[in-house]
Amino acid sequence: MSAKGELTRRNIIENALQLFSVKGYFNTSVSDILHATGLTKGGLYCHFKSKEAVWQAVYADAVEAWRAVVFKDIRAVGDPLERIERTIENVLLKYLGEEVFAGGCFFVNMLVELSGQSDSMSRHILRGFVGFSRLFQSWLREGEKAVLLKPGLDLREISNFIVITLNGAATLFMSTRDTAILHQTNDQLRFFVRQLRKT
Amino acid sequence: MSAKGELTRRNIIENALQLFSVKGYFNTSVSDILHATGLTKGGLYCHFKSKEAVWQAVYADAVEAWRAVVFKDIRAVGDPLERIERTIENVLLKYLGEEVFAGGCFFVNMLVELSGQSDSMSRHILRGFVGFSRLFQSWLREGEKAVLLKPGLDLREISNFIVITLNGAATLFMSTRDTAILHQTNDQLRFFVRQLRKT
DNA sequence: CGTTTAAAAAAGACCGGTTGGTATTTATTG
DNA sequence: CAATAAATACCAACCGGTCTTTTTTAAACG
Repeated sequence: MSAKGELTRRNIIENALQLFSVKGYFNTSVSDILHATGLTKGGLYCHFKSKEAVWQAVYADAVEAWRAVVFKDIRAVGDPLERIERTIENVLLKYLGEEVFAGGCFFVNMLVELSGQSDSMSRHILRGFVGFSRLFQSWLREGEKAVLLKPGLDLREISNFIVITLNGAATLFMSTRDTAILHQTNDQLRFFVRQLRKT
Repeated sequence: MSAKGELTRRNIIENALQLFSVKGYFNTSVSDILHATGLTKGGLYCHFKSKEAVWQAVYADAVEAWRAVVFKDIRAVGDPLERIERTIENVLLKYLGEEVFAGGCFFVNMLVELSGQSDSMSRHILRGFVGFSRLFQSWLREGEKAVLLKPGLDLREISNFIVITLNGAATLFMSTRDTAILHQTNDQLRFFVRQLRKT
């Protein structure tokens, strides 16, 4: 693959990412992508064998972009509960608030649209959410081992609850464009997390 | 409008509701609706002037179905905080858990899909969510006046948080089909609401 | 009760435009 | 000078929607 080839491939992925994010998968046509990239059919299908193949590449790229924002300076945070707080804040105020993707959260949007439509695609996304919840869970377990937490907490339930709330905030923020939603959710979740700490 | 006419109108609305709910608005074609109802083009367009007109009727119908489930025996509950708890439980365990609509929550699905696509349609849905949050708010104010609540609570923020969490649960339940999500969210929210009460 | 009749309902052919995708040809690249 | 990249023309299928024709309905009338 030549340097130029790699360049147009990136061009396709970046434009398709924004389009899928804003318009959704089904309502984004291949023609839309062609128009956005300035390519023609032959040019695009030279790099991807189908529209879904474009989506797969876009998804992988979106994961990278998400990770870079959400886990920025996170590993250095020693206290696991504070690490969780900071991650939540990154999701709400940086990832969603600064509109890393134009149409809100690419993953939530795609999960909603593709659930029940494409098992392979929606399972793909779902794995990401499950992994995110598991990460919180592992951090909570870390806190439990260090005797930072109240005893008898259901760590899986707590992790799921955080992910669920973040998903809900993404949905409502996308449609309202009201950043107050993000700050309110952040406040509530911070309170929720701090309450897990042994007094 | 004859009795038979009213019947097919209902037939169209009920089938389109399921289709929109499962496949989304854009990915449901008029042909899909025709196939589900057993009608032909002429038959359908005799009752609705466009696909969007079908959606409008479907939306109104979905609101009625939602209300009937979520507010069942609710007005009789005297304590406003318990009323909130019961409503949350109805949303999670009855409305979502018993799959009133096949594809999860019709409103969340449509809000995600139509945000940024159709201002009129998404605004329509958003009004519903804002109204739901306002209802919680009015119940909280009722509790505040009866001196049931801790002082200094941000009632708007709390109401929004509940709606956000319900939205998030709807999204994750739809894609996982795991009812544990609903029970976990219900437990967490019940805990959250009880904590608002003056000790 | 059966017949008439106008309106409502439904059928079905048709429309231009678009869909995702392919095959062939031309241009560009290293 | 290969190999890659891109353009172009083309495909059948489908999109939402319109139009005309046929069928069905339900009320009016004798």
